[in-house]
Amino acid sequence: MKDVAERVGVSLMTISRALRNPEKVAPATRKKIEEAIADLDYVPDLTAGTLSSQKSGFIAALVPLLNSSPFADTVQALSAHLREHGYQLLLGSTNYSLEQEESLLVTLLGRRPEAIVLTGRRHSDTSRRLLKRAGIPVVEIWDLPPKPLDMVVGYSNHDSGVQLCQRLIEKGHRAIGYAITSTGDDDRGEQRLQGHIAALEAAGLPVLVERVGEPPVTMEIGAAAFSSLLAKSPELDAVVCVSDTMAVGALFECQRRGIAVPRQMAIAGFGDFEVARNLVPALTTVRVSGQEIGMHTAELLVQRLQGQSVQSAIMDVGVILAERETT
Amino acid sequence: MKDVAERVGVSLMTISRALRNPEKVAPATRKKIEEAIADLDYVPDLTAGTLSSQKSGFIAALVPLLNSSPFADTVQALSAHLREHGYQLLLGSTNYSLEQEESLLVTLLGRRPEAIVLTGRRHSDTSRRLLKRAGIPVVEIWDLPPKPLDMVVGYSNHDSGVQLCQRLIEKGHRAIGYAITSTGDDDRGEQRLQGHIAALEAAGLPVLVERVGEPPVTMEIGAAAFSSLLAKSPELDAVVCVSDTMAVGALFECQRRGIAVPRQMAIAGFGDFEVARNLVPALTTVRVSGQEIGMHTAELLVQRLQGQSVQSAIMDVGVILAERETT
DNA sequence: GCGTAGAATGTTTGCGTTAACATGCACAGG
DNA sequence: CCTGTGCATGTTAACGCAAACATTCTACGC
Repeated sequence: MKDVAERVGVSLMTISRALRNPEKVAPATRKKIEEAIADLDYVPDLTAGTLSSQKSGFIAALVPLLNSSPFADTVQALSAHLREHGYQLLLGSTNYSLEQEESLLVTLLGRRPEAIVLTGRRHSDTSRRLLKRAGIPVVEIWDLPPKPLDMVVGYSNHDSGVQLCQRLIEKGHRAIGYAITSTGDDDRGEQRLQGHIAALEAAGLPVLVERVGEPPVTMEIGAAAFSSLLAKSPELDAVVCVSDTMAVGALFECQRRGIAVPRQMAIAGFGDFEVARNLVPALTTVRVSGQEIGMHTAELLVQRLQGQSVQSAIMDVGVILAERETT
Repeated sequence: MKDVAERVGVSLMTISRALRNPEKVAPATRKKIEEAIADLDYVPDLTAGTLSSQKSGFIAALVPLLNSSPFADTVQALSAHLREHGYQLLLGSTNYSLEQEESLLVTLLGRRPEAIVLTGRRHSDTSRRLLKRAGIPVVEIWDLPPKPLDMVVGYSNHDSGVQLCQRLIEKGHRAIGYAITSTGDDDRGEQRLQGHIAALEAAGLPVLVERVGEPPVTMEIGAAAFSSLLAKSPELDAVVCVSDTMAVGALFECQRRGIAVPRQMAIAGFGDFEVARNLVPALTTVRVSGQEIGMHTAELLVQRLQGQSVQSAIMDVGVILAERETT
């Protein structure tokens, strides 16, 4: 910055102003500064700016995994929208572990983000304390926490489980299995299962649950869980999977075994991943838009950071039951 | 930090040391400091540390998209491995645009990363200049640039195109189509196509290329491109897609049309995404491990940043032809 | 021609930490 | 008992920039 200032023949402060409040600098000066910056390939040091202005321009986000489509969609949308407003996303993946969430949180808070985005409702006590102490806006996404930390952009996992199961019951299914992995610290899938069970019990139907493997889910786990379910309950006429990934695995297993879908077996998933609507037969699933969650989260944060008090700090993006050919 | 120091009754420097070089602080003092830190929920300001030590602990990475499985796998692996060594990943997505790459690069360089990871071989002149001026290690991934900026972890897209096509020719296919989107600034797919064409021409076979849509690829684009190819060349007996996503779309289109795969039509993709090996019939594809690329990149960077001169700065991770049931 | 408002630019200081150097203190060896 | 050595801790300055306040310049009215 000093090089630029000397070259143009002005003080450091004028350079700083030309970058941050261009309208406060005379057009002629501004032009010379811009040329000098381009000539010298000067890249302002945002770290120093952060320290001085006490604004980092960072927003931190913690997701279970980066390479799983629903969260990746959210991250992509969040990143793009925040960038438009001059914020940069600082990412961390927790591998579905509260312990890792906490440790990442410390690292991320060290960068002094201006807001934090967390996935899910469960957080360690230390995490909660650190967040409170940081005194920055927090958004919990992909769920509707009963006792939110601050803002929320999500949907009810429990209700989506109820909704899907009820629809299958309406369609006449009586032996509806549920395929899920063991659930660790992330209880979003567990809640869908609880909703599912509640619907079954309300209808007086048997609860058939199969737990195979652990997160992250794979198609192979889906195929294996389906096979187990069928072995234990030959009367099975429908299977709901905790995620589309597992449902796709189950569907492929049916195809390998020559089980006709949906004639002999109905299959439903969760998430409405790209493959769901393309599959033959197309997969019935519960649609949640990860992109939408990311977009709304960005909007809420930008509003809050610009000092506007946010009207509704709890945003339920809802889910849509996408009934397709597998049921 | 001052609060902690006062509470323990030592100077700021001792706190700083306890955090960065614990072995330089007497065990008794260290213990008191740790307690005070925990009590006060003190989170060191890494921004200030960066400014003072001139080490940010950041490594920046630019990928075309965050929510596309091959890059997401790389990012996940990169992030995890770097974290183990105390580095944090700073991400940007370029949407396959060199212009966006350049603009992101400026933002990211402003955070003074200690190294930069770029996807592909093409970069604007300004980008190249900025990188040179930044004077930090650079890794280009997912390709083998003819004139690398610095280090490389990738594979030859051209050769993978040749390899796959040759295998199809060996198996007796004579009307082999290629489905691809329009390619913008990212020419990795284009190179696979060039390899494919080279193999066809060497064998004296016709070149059947269909371009539909633009990145990012979708299954729908795959289905549409396949349909066009078939309409233009009814004799088509095999189709290679620029990505597994399109290949899956093409396979589903065959299933909808009642075209038997592989009996009437062979299909091959690129990437070996999770769905490829699970599909019925399982998809023939070219396996590239995004995870491996991320891991090796992290290793190279850590070595370089720790001052070890890196032996081979060009790492070809190669590809594996995964022949499965669709061919 | 003078005063004055407002625009343009400059000066000083501090953001929270660490590098580099300085000091103090205990203890071993003569 | 003194000196030297090494460990533990302290002091000072600097990192690159922006906030706050200060100064200078310009243009315009009377």
